[in-house]
Amino acid sequence: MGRPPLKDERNEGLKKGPWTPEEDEKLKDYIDKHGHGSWQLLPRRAGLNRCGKSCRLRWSNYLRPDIKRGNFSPQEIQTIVDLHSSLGNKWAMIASRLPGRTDNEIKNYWNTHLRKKLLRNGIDPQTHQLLTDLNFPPNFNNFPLSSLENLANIRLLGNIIQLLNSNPLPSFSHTTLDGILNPTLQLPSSIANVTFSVDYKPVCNTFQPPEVQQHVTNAEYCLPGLTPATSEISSGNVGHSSICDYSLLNQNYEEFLVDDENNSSFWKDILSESFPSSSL
DNA sequence: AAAGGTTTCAACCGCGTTCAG
DNA sequence: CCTGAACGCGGTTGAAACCTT
Repeated sequence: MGRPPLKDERNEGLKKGPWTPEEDEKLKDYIDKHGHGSWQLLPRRAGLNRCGKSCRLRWSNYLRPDIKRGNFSPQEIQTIVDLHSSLGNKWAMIASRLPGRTDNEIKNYWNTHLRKKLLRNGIDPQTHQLLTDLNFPPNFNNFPLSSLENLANIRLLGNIIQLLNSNPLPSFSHTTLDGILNPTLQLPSSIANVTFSVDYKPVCNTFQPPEVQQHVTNAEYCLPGLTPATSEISSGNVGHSSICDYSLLNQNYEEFLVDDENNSSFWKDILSESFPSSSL
């Protein structure tokens, strides 16, 4: 039992669905000449068989002359992610900071592109924190969980996901299961000889990329604390432990957002070599 | 070439807020 | 202050476009 529909929401006998070019022309002509005024009265005055709400939406999302068309620029993408991390799903507020972009457009772009990119890179799109969820990536479900060792294995892979999101990417000296269980990562020359410990305890609250510690040789580098997925991904109840600081996590974050295809193929190679029996 | 599946995005729906009477 | 109408926003839907097999 909800609120009974208001006058504007009843829309008896009014047209719905996609707008025709003729309707667009009528709406545009009317607003050009008279301004929109009351949206409620506009359709009748403009000769449109639509509700005021539909006219307002069509104007603000499509017909408005200052609307910017085309792909989002890397700067715009960066702005959206930054604002979303602090504002959440406040699409209208985010849109107000991106001239020419509508809240609907940003919302759609987020849901169809950015959200998926963040997930693929191990970042929870709602909290903007790193994920530890055992279901991430989803194919982890296919790993044979015959022992706690295997479970620990998966946790380690989760850590490695985070590591791979750092820049520059380290390369593996072992890609076998044994190498994963007893990992020594071969790092770029700039940070060579830094050994990554397999320590699941959240030691540092802020992720410090290897570059920060490159003056330390043969030192244990502790991976950051991890965060579980949000409820849409997991119903687990593990406390959050670290905020994902994009500027530290990936100095070339812009590039990371725009194109992560190389990253994913890199992963396929690693996982198929490490778990040849699993159906990845 | 075609069928089925997936993705995209314009448009709708419903709720909370604002405002005029 | 109260009420109801209009507005604005975020979530959701579904048709069309695109992709895969």
